[in-house]
Amino acid sequence: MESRKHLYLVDGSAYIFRAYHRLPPLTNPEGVPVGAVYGYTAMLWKLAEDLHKADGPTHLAVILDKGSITFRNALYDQYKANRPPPPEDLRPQFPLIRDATRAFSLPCIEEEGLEADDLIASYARAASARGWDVTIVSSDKDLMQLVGTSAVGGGHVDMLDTMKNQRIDIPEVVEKFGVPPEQVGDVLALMGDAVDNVPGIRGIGPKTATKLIQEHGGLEQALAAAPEMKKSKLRESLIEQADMARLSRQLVALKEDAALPLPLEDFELGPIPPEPLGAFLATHGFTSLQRKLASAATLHIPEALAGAVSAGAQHGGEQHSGGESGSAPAPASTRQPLPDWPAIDREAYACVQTMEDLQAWIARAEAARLVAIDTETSALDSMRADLVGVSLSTGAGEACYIPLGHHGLDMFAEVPLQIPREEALAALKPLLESDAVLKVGQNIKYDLTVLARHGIAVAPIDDTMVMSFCLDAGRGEVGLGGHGMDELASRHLSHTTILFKDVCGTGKKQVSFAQVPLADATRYAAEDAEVTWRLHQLFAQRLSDEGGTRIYQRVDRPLVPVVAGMERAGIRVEREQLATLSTRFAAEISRLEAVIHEKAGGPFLIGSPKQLGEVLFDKLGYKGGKKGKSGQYSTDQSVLETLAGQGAEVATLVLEWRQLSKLKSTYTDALQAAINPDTGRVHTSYSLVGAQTGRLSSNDPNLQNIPIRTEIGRQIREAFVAAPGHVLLSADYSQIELRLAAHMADVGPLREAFEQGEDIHARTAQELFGEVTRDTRSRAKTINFAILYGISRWGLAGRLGTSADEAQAMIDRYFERFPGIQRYIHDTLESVRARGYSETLFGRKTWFPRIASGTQAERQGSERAAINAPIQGTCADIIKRAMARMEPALAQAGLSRVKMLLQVHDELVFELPEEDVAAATPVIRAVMAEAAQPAITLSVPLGVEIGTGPSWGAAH
DNA sequence: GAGGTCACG
DNA sequence: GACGTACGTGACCTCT
Repeated sequence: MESRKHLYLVDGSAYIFRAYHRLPPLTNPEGVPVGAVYGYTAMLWKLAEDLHKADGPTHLAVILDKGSITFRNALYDQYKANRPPPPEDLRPQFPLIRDATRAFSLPCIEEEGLEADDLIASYARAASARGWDVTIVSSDKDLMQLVGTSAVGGGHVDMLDTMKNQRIDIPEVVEKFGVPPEQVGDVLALMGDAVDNVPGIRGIGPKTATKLIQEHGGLEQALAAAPEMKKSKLRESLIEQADMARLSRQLVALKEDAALPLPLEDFELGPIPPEPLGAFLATHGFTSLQRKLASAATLHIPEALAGAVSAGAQHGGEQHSGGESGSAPAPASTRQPLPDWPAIDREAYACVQTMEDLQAWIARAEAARLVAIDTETSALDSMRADLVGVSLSTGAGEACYIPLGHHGLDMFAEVPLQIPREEALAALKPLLESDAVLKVGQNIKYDLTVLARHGIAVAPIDDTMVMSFCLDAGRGEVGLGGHGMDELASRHLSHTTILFKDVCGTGKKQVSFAQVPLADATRYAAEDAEVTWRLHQLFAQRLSDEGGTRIYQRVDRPLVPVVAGMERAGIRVEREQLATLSTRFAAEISRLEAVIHEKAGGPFLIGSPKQLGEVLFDKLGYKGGKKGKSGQYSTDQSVLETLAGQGAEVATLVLEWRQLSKLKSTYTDALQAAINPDTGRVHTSYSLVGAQTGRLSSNDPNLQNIPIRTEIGRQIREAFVAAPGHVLLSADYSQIELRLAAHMADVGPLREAFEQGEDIHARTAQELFGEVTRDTRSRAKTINFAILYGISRWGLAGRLGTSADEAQAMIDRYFERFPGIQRYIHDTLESVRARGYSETLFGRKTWFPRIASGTQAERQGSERAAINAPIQGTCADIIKRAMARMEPALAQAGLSRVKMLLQVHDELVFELPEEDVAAATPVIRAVMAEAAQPAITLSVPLGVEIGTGPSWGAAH
């Protein structure tokens, strides 16, 4: 079932040499020569277009030479010694190759001490050993040694000369060298290479070399046979220069076992996102390609993978190291030594108050090609906050603050000197939007939104908070799951940052950042930018070292601007409808209150679990009161339901009261207050690091827990509506977690049921109980969920209302009917205990520091979470991939009016013109159903259910 | 700020 | 013998 993988390895440096000589000397609008770059760009375009065509790439990477000194120089100091320097108008084009690759959002690999050829050889061997086909985009004769089929994995390696549009396979190699690929090295060793200064044997050229190897079968055989040859110049040369031939053999041999800087999976070729490519094409005046991009019929559903992929490729070494073996994984703080940076000096920061200063900082950032940025605002809500200032950092000890909206402490205070906000933003805009400069932020989604409201589309970006999450999810203790800046600075930089409350105070005495004096604001804001810059250096390296690049680059980072866009779009909510519900609920609540107080024999706070418990169990004397460790009676739903079942009417009334109070305070009241006065819509904020498993979370307000399960709660969903002429579309993955469990645990009967489109809980009931009734199906459903959550006999017994023994018998039966499950649980726990973390299908890690806790409850809790995390996390990865691809896919289908508004874990909600529904439905369905591809081919189909209507309630 | 409760997947 | 029993969230209320 596994679809065939086909890796294309582009020999970037070699390509540009050839393109330079074959293409006209174009220059870009700034007069920089770009002819070869143009050729290179056009070639990448062509390759990307061929994604998934027969013989086209599924995976692709560009390999570049780095530096000039390699291990071959240690073998032979004259190696490549007499290479002429590249032509003057080719030199500036080398760095542009990297830019072009980055514009295409393709991985770019280079490694100190290795030539591109060695990396190509190592990747080609690794891929073909795994059964992947490989095409090397090059015509370098050295690489022809690699052509052929891997004896290990059966993958086939060929080459592609894109300039001649010619495939080079075994026949072509034989035609060129007269010998098969495995003997090409011997021929090369005899004939030598003038350009690379491989000596070979003087007087032997290609013809003779080929003849010798053909006759004798190999270099050593030819050298050994020399004494028996008839006396000739050739015989003497072979004998005299045998050592030179042997040295040459070593020089032309390719290193095939180099450490792979990035794992093969990272080369998964997605369709190319239109940015930053568009900006790159514009910068260099590649108008014909710009036109092609605009018409874009050729671009595939994009897998947005923006930006500096090569950032992670500087460091060699293992990718999937298997983690720290043994017991307790080391805390993150002790993992790497701090770079040799000076201590953070807040007094050295610049406060930028003139245009001249600002221009100097912009130039500095452009030269550095990477700038950390932080915006200061007047509030926490990015959709309402006013911009107060921007800080930048371009390196350790290099940071500034640009105040833009400070006004003294009160209306009489003097307004400090500042560059007018719009002028400063106009100057910053090209930098912030330049595809040549990576913008780094801590929770940059916030800054993206604030700046988007000023017409600035910040890109490309990196986010240190998201990077931290990809590295250390589950390791933190508090706050933003341990990914807040203050905590990161302390943990990774051993630095204590100035806290917001130190600058603005707290509670009643808290002031807006706009009121903070510039000197204090500069210290605080510039420090945040510098800390972000330093964290980025550390995390970029760690992502590469610890195998986090794949999930960060391919899933989480592309999601940042997407989620920012969803937040900005918001969703329309009918205030009137909510107000009506609030009034109705209020009346019913006060009626219930009166009755409850009457039955209780006096007034008390129903909303106080403490008072309620005392009323029920002490005053009214109901049995079954259980006190928890706090010494308080439990009065939760299950307790009240039990009492109600025993005829306690007051319990029923309290349950009703609770439901209505909850709906009113949390939804019908709160949502009215959440409507943004400017947009008339509700804008949630999603946290990208909110859930340890990789799920998003939603807050202020939480739009991921809007009622649906009860009829009365459902009415709240009716108030979420589409704009006039539009409808809401809800697209749900059906049973995705069970499907993933069936795939990951390889559970035959479940897989089969999903393939046949059966009712999965009914099928489970059939397997477990031998018959499908309403009752057995419901119990089977409970058990299915119990499995996903990490089962215990007591928990299941509680849910099913059976004894623990009966529950255990059912678990045993489940394992017997679905044997893969037990193995999955066992293997998952083994691996988490050994490595300290679990992993999703897409490589997302979640750490479980308490998996070996001496406290049984703590340990068992970790075990259950560890069983669930790969499933829940893989589900999160899949919908995130779908989200990242959605907008470009819709745009390509001419559906740019379709807006993605909400994500609720396995559901996406869109707003679209009514007339677009028919066209959008199949696009949305396809993007979601195929979101695992091509990285992972699931053994179960992903079902997507789609509904539309005037409201969210109606769309379900 | 903690604990209890309950809305969602 | 007690522990505390399903995974992942966020918001609101009361009480200290």
